[in-house]
Amino acid sequence: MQQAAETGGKKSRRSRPVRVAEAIKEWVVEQGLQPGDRLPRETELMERFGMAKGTIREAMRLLQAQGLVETKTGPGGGSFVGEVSAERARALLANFFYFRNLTIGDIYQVRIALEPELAATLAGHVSSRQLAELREIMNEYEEPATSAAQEREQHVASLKFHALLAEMGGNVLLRFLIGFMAQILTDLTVFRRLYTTPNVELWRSGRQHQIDLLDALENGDAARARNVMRSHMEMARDLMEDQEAVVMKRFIAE
Amino acid sequence: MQQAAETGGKKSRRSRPVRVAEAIKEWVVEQGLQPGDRLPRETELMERFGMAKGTIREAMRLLQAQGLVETKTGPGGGSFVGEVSAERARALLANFFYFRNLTIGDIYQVRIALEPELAATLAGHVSSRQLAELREIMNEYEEPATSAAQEREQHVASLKFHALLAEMGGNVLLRFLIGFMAQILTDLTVFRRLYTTPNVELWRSGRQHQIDLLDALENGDAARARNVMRSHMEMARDLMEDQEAVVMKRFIAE
DNA sequence: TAAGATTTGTTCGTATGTATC
DNA sequence: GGATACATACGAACAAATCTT
Repeated sequence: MQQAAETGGKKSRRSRPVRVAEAIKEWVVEQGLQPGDRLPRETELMERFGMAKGTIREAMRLLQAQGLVETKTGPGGGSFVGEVSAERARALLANFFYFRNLTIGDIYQVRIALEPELAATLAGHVSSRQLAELREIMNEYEEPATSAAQEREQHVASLKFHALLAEMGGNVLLRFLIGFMAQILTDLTVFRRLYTTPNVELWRSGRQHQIDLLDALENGDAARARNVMRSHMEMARDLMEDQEAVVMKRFIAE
Repeated sequence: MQQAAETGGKKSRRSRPVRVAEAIKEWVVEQGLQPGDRLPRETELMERFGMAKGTIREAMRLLQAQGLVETKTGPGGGSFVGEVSAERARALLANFFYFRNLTIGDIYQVRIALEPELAATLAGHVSSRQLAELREIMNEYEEPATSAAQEREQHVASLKFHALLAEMGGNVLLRFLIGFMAQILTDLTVFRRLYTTPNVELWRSGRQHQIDLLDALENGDAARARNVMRSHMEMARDLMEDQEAVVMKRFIAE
């Protein structure tokens, strides 16, 4: 690792921990380190950068928060290159929207554009094992809801269906984005009209959509999978609008 | 702020800085603090949590890396609630894909699904001022490229066009996602066939697409804007495939 | 301009906790 | 259990930045 290049007399505006964190990032890339690979010890980093322990530790916290390193105590311990988990990436991205009042309409506009696309690419590429898993989730809303609260529960279960479907896709970006939206809708959505009676008609057509979808996926009918999913998404959006759902403001815990 | 509740003898698996960071996050949400609002001083946090300065500072670095707080020295200084910038959110999300070899095909599948949707919603809602800005960017590729390197430059300029277009949209999620993809394609894409001669035909039709797009946006023709954008995206994807473009592996600097 | 006040930034020494052998 | 090798945490002191007077 190169010495912390504090070239010339130029005063860096950034603090030392930030500079150290950036240097370590670059070093990881240059060396082509992989998840699990060991980073130098604290004492070693102190020597190489010529900085005190506290400074180095703050740098490691900066990297830890980004999911780039993990740390273990004890012999053989130390800091290791970490692979950013989907969960952490979702939480970090959710923070971005915290002060930007994301609306249900915003999310559904994107869902309507993306999920039919996913369904189409999945057609003919879903194993019977996976179809069984999807059908199992559907059992959670086999009967129409009898209360608005139960309707919400079913909606969350339905989101699990979509998250699982996303996991089956081959496109890592598409998979992440659909999972992200499902997470937001699951964790951060509140229904403002919890007093309304469940809409049995929407339940019926929603369930039929998913049955049709699985059928199209099984038979490799991409066009039909796409169309069914689009209808399903539009219906879900209508349900949310009917319930005057809104996105709640809170940070997602680490 | 509540005392750091280390209830009973249960050993928390998470380190103290992490727990402090989580407590501060919760506190910000509970108090409904806004960007710019002041957080307690280091000394105050030390007292409230009963922890040493270094521990508190590590907690602040955890929050800083997420873009949740900013810190200033001097009188009137301290830590402040920060709004996560789009730039930081893009960088944090890009880290997620670092070890997951995102392909150009993945990105374009999502672009093709999203950008026509953006174009449609924008039709009739773009001011003449904004149209002028877009046309100005188009001047950067008024003439066909004469080298593969120049062709790449024009492609980057074209991405600026799309990023600017995204900024004009009202959907914060859609805007972010399109901006994110433009950033990846700008910063992380390398063309493997820099020796090939520029494809004048693709340049011509690409330019014509953008002209048609602006016309449709100006005239509020949503359907046409959508169709033109889709054709344009498909053409861009073909160009990238023609050049055997790949996503480079590197962390985006803070 | 200069001095003083306030707050974060950084260091050093020491002690403790934790996992491995 | 004891030795070893790590990170974790504390406390006191000093440095640097920046605002006010």
